[in-house]
Amino acid sequence: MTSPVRPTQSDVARLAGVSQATVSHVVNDTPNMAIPQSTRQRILDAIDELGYVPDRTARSLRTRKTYTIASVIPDITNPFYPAFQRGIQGVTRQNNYDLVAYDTDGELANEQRILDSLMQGHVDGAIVVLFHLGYESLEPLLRREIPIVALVAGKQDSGDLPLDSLYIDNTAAAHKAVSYLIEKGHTRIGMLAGVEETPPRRSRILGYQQALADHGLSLVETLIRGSDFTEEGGREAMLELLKVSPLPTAIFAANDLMGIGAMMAIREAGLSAPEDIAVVGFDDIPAARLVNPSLTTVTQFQHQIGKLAAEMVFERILGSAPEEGRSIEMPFELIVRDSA
Amino acid sequence: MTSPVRPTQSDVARLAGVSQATVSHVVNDTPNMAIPQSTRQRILDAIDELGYVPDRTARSLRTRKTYTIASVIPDITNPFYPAFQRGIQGVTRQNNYDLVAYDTDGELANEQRILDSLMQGHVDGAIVVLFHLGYESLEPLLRREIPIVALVAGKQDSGDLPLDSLYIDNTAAAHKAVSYLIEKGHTRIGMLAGVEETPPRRSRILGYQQALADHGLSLVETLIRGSDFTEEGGREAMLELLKVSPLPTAIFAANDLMGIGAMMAIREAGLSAPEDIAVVGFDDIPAARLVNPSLTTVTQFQHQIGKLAAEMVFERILGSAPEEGRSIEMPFELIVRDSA
DNA sequence: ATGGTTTACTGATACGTATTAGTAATACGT
DNA sequence: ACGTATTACTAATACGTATCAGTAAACCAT
Repeated sequence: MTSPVRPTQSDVARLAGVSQATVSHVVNDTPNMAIPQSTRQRILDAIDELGYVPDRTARSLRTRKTYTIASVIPDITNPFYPAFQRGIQGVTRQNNYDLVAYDTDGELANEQRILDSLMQGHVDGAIVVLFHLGYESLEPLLRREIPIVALVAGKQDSGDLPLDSLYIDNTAAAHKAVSYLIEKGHTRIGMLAGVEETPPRRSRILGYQQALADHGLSLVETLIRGSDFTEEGGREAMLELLKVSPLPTAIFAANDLMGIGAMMAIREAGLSAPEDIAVVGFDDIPAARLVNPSLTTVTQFQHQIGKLAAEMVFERILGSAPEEGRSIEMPFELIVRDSA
Repeated sequence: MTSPVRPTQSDVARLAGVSQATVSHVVNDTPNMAIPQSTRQRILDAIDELGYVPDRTARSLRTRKTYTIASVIPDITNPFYPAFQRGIQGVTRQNNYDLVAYDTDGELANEQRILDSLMQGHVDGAIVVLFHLGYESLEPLLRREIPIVALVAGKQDSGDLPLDSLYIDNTAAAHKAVSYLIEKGHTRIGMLAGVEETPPRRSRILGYQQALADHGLSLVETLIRGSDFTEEGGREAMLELLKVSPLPTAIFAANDLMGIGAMMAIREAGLSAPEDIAVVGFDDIPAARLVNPSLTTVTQFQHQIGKLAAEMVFERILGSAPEEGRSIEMPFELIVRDSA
């Protein structure tokens, strides 16, 4: 039976008849510290008897390490992020670290508040996905030697900051998706673009436009529709697009939810995908393979991104990373399913 | 320009010409502590100039509060959990707490390791979903006054432990789903049950059986199929079931992924839902409304569960909870969509 | 002028640990 | 038998903060 109060190393020391320092040495297996088996055992027995467990907080204060990293993402219920976060988790667990998770909801105030909180030094590193704040906002953290890896929309120059970033070439990915449609013979291709002014949105529109241009197709502005990044948004935008004449024969949606919404609208209109209108999405969320027809889309390997991001944080924590910031391009891949 | 090392209250004190204690009083707005505006301002200016930010770890050591709670779930990529975790997040943020997130992968070893980690006292409370460990494993944490809320499969008596639990009546929920099918005229109703021996699985099978019995239908054992809790598992189990003659006219799946898999199999067999075979799922994952036909299912209001769980943790942290453990039943609701 | 109250602070300490610098006792080589 | 090396520890300290118990000075009422 352990007592109701947390026993400390001093309690253990008293019971084992040694000093607190010796207990600490046994607990941490201090190298070059000779502790005979008999003493060690006495201490371990005392630890058992009292139910002693080291105090993380005190240890952190002393060692200046928290064994915790942070992940800052917009919203875990956005289907893009669970796999991303899981990729991070895997690495943190391997390193015996904890992960503290923050959702920003894509709101500036939250991003600000969370970064401020990280300044309190209770994490040893962070992986961030910010919509509003830029690199300069991370400077105070980096100056305090807290390594950060950011997931961003395109290649970045972090200047002299030791900030690492990962990105996928959204323009190229969108280009590939649209080119695929063109190669399948489509010439009237609409786009559902999302409405918020985020960097990925711009890049994806650009890729769409370039793909059309590269194949000698003219850009029809009226075939681009903005809406919420939701399936309802996609549905409504698609319903709009269905009033255009002649109809587009294919749609490139800026994310999968919108693509799925587009397919709903197509069905509602008595048409079907891919026969009447082909649909390509973006992100490869779990639902993409579950819908019928299953959604052709571009995957960004979210799990991999999370994994690599975490590994890069640990490289810096362990000091095995180069001084200057790195910006690494991540692969994407067109996943052809049934919708296009 | 802040210096490369973290300034402390002592640094601020030196610059402002006061003692460290006074800085602490200003930082914390200690009640009943008279600090004239002029001094206060001098200190605040010094804080600004040095870029002082309180050290969470040191503060925690002194106050014995970490301002962090933990969520322990099987897997964030399981579509049941993002909304659950989000419900928790909302409350933790309101209380200015952090959330540290753990995934167990439903593995005993991980559950054990994580609970051990929580013993290190770096969280003030926890919300847990455990598959393997029982109440007794939480006793050490509770004895150390760390409040815990568990999400469980049925009403629990926590004995004299101050452990709170939330559950939904899985049996009743399954009963309701199956009764709905019966009321729609179905008499041959199959079940896709999942294969792991988890408590919810048993309850759902029981509800299925009771519903049949209550309506005077005989139980046909061969219409129950076990499989993975995945859409592929559901698909394969359904393909098996499609060999039975006469065919069932409806299927109750123990979770949505299996239900969606069942619909795939039905389509592959050249049949369609709900015309030939109706399908009801369980959980109301985000994909349920996205598939076609959209999936009729039982929702457990994951977001609400998370929210309430977190609120109960904070009630105990703030001391406004009754001494003894509570076990609260959460509502469920049949959501009728197109698949049945 | 006196005693009491309020104002504006500060010194000292403790939270639980890791670590440095040491010391006393034993073992070892010659 | 002597000096040295090794073994087996320990005392003291610091990490950065919150808080308790003061105290000196200013202010006030009579």
